[in-house]
Amino acid sequence: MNEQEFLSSYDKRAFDAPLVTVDAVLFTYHEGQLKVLLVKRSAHPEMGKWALPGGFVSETEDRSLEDTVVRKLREKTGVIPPYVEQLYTFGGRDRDKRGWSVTVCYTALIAHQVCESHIESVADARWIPFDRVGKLELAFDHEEIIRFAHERLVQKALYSIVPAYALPEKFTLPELQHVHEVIIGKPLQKKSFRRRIEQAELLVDTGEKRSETGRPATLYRMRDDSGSHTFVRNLEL
Amino acid sequence: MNEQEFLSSYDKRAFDAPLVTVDAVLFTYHEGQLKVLLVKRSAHPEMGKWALPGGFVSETEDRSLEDTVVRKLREKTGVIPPYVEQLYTFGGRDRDKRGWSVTVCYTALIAHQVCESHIESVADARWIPFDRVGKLELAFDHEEIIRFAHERLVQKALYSIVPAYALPEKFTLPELQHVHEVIIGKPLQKKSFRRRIEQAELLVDTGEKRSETGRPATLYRMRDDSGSHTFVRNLEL
DNA sequence: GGTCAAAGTGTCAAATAGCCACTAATCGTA
DNA sequence: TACGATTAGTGGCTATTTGACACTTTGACC
Repeated sequence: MNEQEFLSSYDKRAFDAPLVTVDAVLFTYHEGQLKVLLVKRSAHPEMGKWALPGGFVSETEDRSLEDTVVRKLREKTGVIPPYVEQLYTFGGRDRDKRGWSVTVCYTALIAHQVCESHIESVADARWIPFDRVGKLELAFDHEEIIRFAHERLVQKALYSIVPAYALPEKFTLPELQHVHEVIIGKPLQKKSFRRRIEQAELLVDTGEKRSETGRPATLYRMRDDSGSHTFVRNLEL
Repeated sequence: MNEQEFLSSYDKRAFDAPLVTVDAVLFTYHEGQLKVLLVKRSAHPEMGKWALPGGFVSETEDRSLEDTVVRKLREKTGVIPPYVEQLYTFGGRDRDKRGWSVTVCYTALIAHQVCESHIESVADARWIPFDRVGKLELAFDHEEIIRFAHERLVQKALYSIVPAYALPEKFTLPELQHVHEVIIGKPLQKKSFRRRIEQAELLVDTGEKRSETGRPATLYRMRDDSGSHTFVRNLEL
């Protein structure tokens, strides 16, 4: 086979390939509410609307999609969120005026305090209470993406303790239970909740207590097998 | 704002955008085995290796990623599989020699018989027993993708009756149980299995029976709310 | 009619989950 | 220092779900 034949046997890309972006639905828990990080778009299309943090893959900076989402999240928050999981990939001809586009979406969780100051310094980024998302006009199909991320998060709150990543390093069980309740949208049974936590064996007692009013609560921390960053691929508890 | 300003405020795509492909892991059940549809690559790169059915998005033919995966599957099987669900999106700099690439992957299930003749007519497509996937040298990261799809399918077999889509329209519960057992790789308790099926209320008794040896078994069919094609987005049972 | 083989059921024990009342620890105040 | 208010955490009962396995049913074939 000569070079000419070799090249013509090559599987070529479509001429006008779709746009590829990566977007993240970053949740946190603050002031008793579930909040989502949104960014005000400074460019067309959809300039001025609120959108998910994200952007184009950088062929030079990124080796993988995870690199891209982490890079984008660090730009806005100053840190790498401890929990990042791929959510779903939305793609189609009509979701972006510029033409066929694909966005690989991630769900991420972070403690509010660890990125509070950095976010304040980024003029266009804001924590928006999840309840208020429906009242904003979001760019593209980002509202649908947020709803989808929330549905998944509800499943996590029911069957896992993943929502703990939305809290600071040390937290109490009543705090964690409240995060779950806010996510699910209804109260949970204290005893059942604690049983689940125990059986999962993912939290460790720090020995410390925190008291506000009433009996002081035990402070727990996530058991860190592995490093401090969790990339999750599947949905089992 | 004049047109010049407008255009420069536009959020432009990266010059050399990643390749975007869609791939499908299509499972079926035949001769007591779980099988995966593979296609022999006829073009470089990876020419001659076995690969997942899939290909580039067509900006003219496809309105969505689902259109793309369905189009590709119909090319190979002659029909639209009754169950198609997005699996995961793999992307990175090094998974394809041609450069940065992204593949949006789907899991699909189909009855063997409905596409048997068409697949035989497509020279390059073959059903490969899942057990033998490890012994083949697959193109790109397709082996990893198949393993990932299988892990998810195991979860489905444990908590849902999705594997029924790998059987013909009418099937018996012992048959379905065997499909589940083959997927999971270990035997299931007959009573527990039947209880789960009943509670799901997704199967209907056709009134017919099928007998081979021993007591004849009741034939069931999936309850078809909606049309005949299932696109699933989330992972709840 | 008896026997074989596989389908399908009855039933009991074990594990799990929901519920709610009770006890425990701390603070403020009389 | 005792007592009430308040929130953390536990005991223990009941209801539901799951696993296990023996038993019954049905039809085929001799």
